[in-house]
Amino acid sequence: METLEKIRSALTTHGLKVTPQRIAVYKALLELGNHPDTDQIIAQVTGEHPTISPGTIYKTLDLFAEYKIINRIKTDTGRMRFDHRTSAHHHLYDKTTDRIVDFDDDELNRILSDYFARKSPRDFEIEDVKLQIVGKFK
Amino acid sequence: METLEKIRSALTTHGLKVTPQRIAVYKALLELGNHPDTDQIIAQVTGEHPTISPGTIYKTLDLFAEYKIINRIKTDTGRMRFDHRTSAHHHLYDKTTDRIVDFDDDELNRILSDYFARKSPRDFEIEDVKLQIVGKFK
DNA sequence: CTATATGCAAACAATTTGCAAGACT
DNA sequence: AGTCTTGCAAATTGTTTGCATATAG
Repeated sequence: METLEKIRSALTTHGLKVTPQRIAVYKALLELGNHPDTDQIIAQVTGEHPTISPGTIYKTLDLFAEYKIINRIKTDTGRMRFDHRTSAHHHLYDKTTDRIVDFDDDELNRILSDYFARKSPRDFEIEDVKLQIVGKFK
Repeated sequence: METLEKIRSALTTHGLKVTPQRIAVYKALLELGNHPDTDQIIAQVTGEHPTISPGTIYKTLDLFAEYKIINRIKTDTGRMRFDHRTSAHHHLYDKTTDRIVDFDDDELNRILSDYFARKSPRDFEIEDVKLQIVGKFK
């Protein structure tokens, strides 16, 4: 499977072992797609891999996040969400349904980087700028 | 005390009772100023009001947030933070120190509203746009 | 072979809940 | 007086930890 090559090489380049559990967690993230929470990930993974333990899944997600293989997202519900996309992008967030949809637009990114190039906050080194666009899906 | 009039009237206009506990929690938020977490709020409130229970403080903060008297902020640590400012503003966030500083600039807000007026995401009604500017304080 | 990773179950932290007793309006 | 609110302690939720066993490199 070709898409899984990414995780294999990411693990090996960091000197981490390529285990069936780690592959399964990454595969679940790809399959679930849109910003799943831990419960969904656990359900998906244990579906095909019943002996895996929740603790391992947590550890694996932490590991992936630590090596920036995936992103953690925090929402207002206090439940952690994950995203296999690593490139910078923004989020549309509907707090009534807790739905998150990616939003990305080159013009927006250009506008933001222009702005911060001119008016960067003093005494602060910017690493990343993320927009949380809160509202309702129609 | 004049600043506490705001919370008194906010409570009465919503038909909520003005209790010493609610006043104390709001006062603590004003005194602590910069985005305290629950532990700090509890410590501050119990300092002057030793009989108040943590449960009450949690309930009070929830209530204030529900009526938009204060804002909840979620950071990467999973600990909830609060902000007595209700007007829209952005945050500088340093994940190494977990420090949050308000950032607000009219030009930025104008740029953003211009942009979204032209290029609003389809099927989504925007209520609020918040920037999380991640980086390091120098 | 050896270091790393897993599974399990117990521990934890932050927050929430239920309810009797108390306080605002 | 009546309803809303508080305090307390127990329950819950989501996540982390420790350690013996298993497994990838």
